[in-house]
Amino acid sequence: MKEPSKQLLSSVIDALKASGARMTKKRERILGALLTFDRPASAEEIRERAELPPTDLVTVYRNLDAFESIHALQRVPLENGTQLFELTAPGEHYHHLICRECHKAERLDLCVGKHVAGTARAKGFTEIAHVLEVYGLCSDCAEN
Amino acid sequence: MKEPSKQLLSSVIDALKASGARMTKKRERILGALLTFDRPASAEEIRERAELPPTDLVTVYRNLDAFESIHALQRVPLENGTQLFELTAPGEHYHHLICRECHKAERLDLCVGKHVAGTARAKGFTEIAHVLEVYGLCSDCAEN
DNA sequence: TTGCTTATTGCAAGTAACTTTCAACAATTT
DNA sequence: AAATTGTTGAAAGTTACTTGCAATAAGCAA
Repeated sequence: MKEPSKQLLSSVIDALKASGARMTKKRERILGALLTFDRPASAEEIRERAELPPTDLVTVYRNLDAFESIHALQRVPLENGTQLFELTAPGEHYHHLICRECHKAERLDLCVGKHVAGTARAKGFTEIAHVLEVYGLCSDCAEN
Repeated sequence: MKEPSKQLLSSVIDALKASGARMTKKRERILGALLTFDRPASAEEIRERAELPPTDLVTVYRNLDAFESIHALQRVPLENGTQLFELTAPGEHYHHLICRECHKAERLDLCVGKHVAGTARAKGFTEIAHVLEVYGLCSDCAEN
């Protein structure tokens, strides 16, 4: 668990307010929970860490939508079709090495964005995004 | 629509038989349908193209599972969590440029597999796989 | 060809992960 | 304090599969 970045937090709060959103207790806790993760987390994991007061999952999802609408959230697709979520600085994105057993994940220091976007634009595509995730079995999970 | 590759077809049929599977009318039609696509397709699209006789979707899914078990099928994740399916030569895999509106897709001529697998192995991971897909709005869909 | 074994199929029900509806609530604005 | 409008929770709905089970049929043997 990394120490939460004060700077990211306040920039997200500013962007949220600028978008007409209101700062509620739940939203603050969910945002705070997301900041404590150093890896993408599931909606359920985020809710658990944001506990106190108890929060419905639907509220977590709606807040994730809100963070996404200000481009401060990245969705990370798993092989099984579900998603993990990660707070990002506006406009940033990351790629990960993810254990398909325990979902432990770490960031990879690589990005094909530039190359890929150029190719896609050349073919007439707009609003280009890309997903690059690496899956495997981590050494801990391989043991059992 | 590309012309079906006779070679891919017979190698898949051989591998299926070797795995103890039986060749049924439905399986042949589904396999034939997959071969006519030059892009990843949804289970529903595959069923439509395999029509005659009418086939339940569950049969399509189970056949896709069978093709995957002999490593002749690639699952392509969409941004919305659903999947497209594409027949591949055993052991091969591709990356795509996919329209998020009409799901039209084409193969990209690039792969980060080598680099990515090396990094993952160095971190103790095994059974490594990766997903790299590019999403955007194709020019046709951007017009409307 | 006939029988036998076991894979395959269809229908129905189940599941997982969200999404939508709507009424009650609460964060800002005035 | 009151009005406005974004936010929340509980329940129901949706989508894309997955599972259970009985009926069917492929492939092999006699």
